[in-house]
Amino acid sequence: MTKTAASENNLKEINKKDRILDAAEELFAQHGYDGVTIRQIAKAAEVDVALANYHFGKKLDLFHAVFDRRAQLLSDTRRQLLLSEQDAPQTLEQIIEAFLLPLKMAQQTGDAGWRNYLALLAYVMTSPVWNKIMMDKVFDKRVHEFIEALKNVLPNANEEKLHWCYHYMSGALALTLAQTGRIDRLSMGKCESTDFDTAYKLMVPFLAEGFRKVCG
Amino acid sequence: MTKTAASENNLKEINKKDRILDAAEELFAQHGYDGVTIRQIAKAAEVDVALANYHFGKKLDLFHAVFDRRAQLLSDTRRQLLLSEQDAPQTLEQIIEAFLLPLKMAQQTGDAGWRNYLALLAYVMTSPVWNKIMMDKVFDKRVHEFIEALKNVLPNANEEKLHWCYHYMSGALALTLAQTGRIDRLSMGKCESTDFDTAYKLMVPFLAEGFRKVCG
DNA sequence: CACTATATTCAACAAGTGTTGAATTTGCAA
DNA sequence: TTGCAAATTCAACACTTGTTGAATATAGTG
Repeated sequence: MTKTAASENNLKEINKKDRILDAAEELFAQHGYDGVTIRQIAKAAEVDVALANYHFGKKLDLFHAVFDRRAQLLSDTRRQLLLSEQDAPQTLEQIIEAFLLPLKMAQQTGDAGWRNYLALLAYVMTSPVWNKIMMDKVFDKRVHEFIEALKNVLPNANEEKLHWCYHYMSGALALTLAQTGRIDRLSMGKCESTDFDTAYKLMVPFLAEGFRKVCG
Repeated sequence: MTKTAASENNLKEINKKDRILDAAEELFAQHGYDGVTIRQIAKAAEVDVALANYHFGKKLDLFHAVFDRRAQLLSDTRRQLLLSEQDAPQTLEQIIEAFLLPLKMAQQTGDAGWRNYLALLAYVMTSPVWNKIMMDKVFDKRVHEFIEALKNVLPNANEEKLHWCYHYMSGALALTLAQTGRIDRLSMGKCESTDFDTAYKLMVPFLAEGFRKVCG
């Protein structure tokens, strides 16, 4: 039962500490690290400015705290999903599905907090600076496991093509997580950025065929 | 004969005004709008702080000036590329190639200025805030033209699937333009973020097959 | 040369930044 | 209750931010 920090629903019984995390999550996701001030976060969380510092230290530490909070859970769930079907012969589609888990996750929980976090993840994925600092520490192991899994179902693929295809997949995923609203505008409302359900369903076959063509 | 502003080659005869644009382009692309101060830009351009304001007005105006400088040229070239082959029956691959032109462009010129601009474009594409403000004004027409062109070669596709597939393509493109360096680290040097040549060559068949699968 | 418009520098402003230390309140155990 | 540690507020600091107006330099024209 989390809550969007910047919204004014009446579930204010939760921790001020958590309110700060929620508010920071939403604001960082929308405006980036430098686009948000601690005072804005404090205001959105309805909390004193100094409290963020008391709980999380410096601004950069708060950013890391926000990112790490759900990163580990995401990474762990991904591994579970992969290992649970390890004995069964996996199809290319199943492997990709496991990697697109974040979409499924946000879609199932329907939680605004998770939606915000995924936008933050997209921000980190696409930023040259933050990508280098934040992505490697948690997600690298899972990515290598997935590349290995892909090798099994695409035995003729060479390493370079495999990595480029993974890169394309990662890009399609990142832009989806970002929820920029552009697809809404371009399609004149026929598609919605937040419709992770459809995004997930169409993305799997789209990517699978691409992999087969280039790495088959 | 442009020049990277933050680098120290000896081609300093060019305009201070242009030096500001070049420096801003590089810094905005790397750290985002809020991550860069006018003083940093001025320092990189070896120019007084007030000069940026004199030439371009407010910081936001400078940002727009940087973005617009190459946007129109990019959009125009795209249309040329599409119309030049209008009479000949186009294949799906040709249409996608036209859309991935930015890659080809930077790859052919080998210009650092263009590489910086493409990273800036990726920043705007993936940011919820900037996307809404900046993308529509220049690129929308071209996108609609491309969607129409796709309908011709994929007559059975419905509008919604078409837009989602375009969205995946856009994501793969954006992450490539961003040059985050992640593919370099994940592949342990086997791939390079700045290798637009390979990125382009593999991306076309990858995307084309995805389109065929979902919209065929 | 003088004249003028443009380009560039200098110094400074008001507002906002992250951060801190001391004071105050709160929650909880004894 | 009292005592104590954690949580929270208050006020302020040193510094940086974007922006501006006046002063100076530069370049081109008559």
